Amino acid sequence: MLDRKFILENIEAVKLNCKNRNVVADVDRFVELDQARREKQQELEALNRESNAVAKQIGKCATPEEREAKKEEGRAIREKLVALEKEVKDLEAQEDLVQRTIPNMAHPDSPIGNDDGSNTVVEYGPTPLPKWSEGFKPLDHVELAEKYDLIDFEGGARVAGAGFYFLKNEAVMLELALEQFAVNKLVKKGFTPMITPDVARNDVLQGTGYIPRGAETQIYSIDKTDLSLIATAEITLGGLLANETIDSEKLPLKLCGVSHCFRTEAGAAGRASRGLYRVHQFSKVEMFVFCLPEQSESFHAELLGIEREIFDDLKIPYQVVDTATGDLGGPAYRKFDIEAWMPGRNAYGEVTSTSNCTDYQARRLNARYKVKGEKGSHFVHTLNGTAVAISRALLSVLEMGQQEDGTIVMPDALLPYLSFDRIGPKN
RNA sequence: GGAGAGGUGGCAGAGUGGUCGAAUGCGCGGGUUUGCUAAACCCGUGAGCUCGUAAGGGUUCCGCAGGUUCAAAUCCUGUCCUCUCCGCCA
Repeated sequence: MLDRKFILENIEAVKLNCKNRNVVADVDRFVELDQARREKQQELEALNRESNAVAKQIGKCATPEEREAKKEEGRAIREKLVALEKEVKDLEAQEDLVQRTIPNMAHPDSPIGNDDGSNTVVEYGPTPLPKWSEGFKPLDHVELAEKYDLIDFEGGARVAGAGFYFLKNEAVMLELALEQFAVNKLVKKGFTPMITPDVARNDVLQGTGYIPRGAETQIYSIDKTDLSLIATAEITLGGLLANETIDSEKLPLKLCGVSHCFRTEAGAAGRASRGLYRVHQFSKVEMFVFCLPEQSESFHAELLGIEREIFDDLKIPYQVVDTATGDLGGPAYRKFDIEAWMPGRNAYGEVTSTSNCTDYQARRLNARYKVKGEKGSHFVHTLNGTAVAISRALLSVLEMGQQEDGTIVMPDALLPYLSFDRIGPKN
């Protein structure tokens, strides 16, 4: 959420931001509701004051008659109080609903545009695009997986439906190697490694900006509980500080979470979805940072730098994209994606995403920090970034590693975690 | 899954219907004393919202949500969490 006062003091800027982000939010309605709510709140507080005063007098009444009279007075106030409380609550709920639809402000440098067509490429990775000889047709990862018995899509579909799969043989080792590679790197960079729950309470989902139920939801919910399968460890890691006030000295908190991720991909039918590219379940190593407001921009650069380093190490060509305002989603102030070159699609495809959510996510989560010796508390800033989304990284490694002799060479960076350096025909 | 116990301020820990935003201790901040340090002593010390230029005021908050009552940390219901014991189990 955006700060209530900020909205009221920057109505025009907030409206323009909604327009740039292609989000429909009724800012005027919010202002009206806030005004009305505050007036009612004042009334309520006045009445409360009265009620408290009467209640206090009763304790000191000398005679039973006096007491009864005061009680009657109290009862009358209470009746009014109940009605007024309901009014205030209703207004609050309405106001909150509108406030939640207002997206975060965008970074002044974020490209302005309605959709991903306005995303701008800001740089390319150092690994060159593959140069195969004339006439060599690279296989895509589905064909490679078939050839070397690495992934069982049919089995996955039989057991759990389309979009699920079994990894087999070297693909299993590759998943584990990618995880270890990423986690080891992050630990060296001061991140605390965590394996998180794969489910979370729905209020944690909402706090991090995910909508657990509804027609458009990306989220699988678990029947008869208020739990959902997580779409990313961002949810569980973000929830870690929900309703907490942390000492500023303990910040920044750099966390790296390993989890499974589940996505319904509702409405994604027909979109590029062959093979591992768009699946209902995958594993992911995610970075998450809680920090002071003045630190968030530099941490955002750090997260992007780590993502680049990982794909540099894996020898995968990529481009870095500065996400346009219309494609940012609700919580991000700024977002960079890495799009890896995928020979099978003959195109770049998103493999990581890192967002600076400033205090937007923290406000919903109610994650605060306190500076020793200072009055009050403030909202932390939160950032998240993909270290490795295994499914897509695996796809990239397989497709990029293929040689003209048909074998698939593993990147050096993974060799410490693998018992083979090449995938080829089985004996 | 069964049986109990409990969730109070940064921490520990009192408080079982009104005088409780909450004793006391520790911690923390400031001060006095002191050659320095320590000790001792004194004063102060939660957060949210809101009114006010400010000083300051009001209101809400004792896990969370409801209920009873003129009045709830305190009584009732539900719920979440923690701990102990038993059972089951990778």
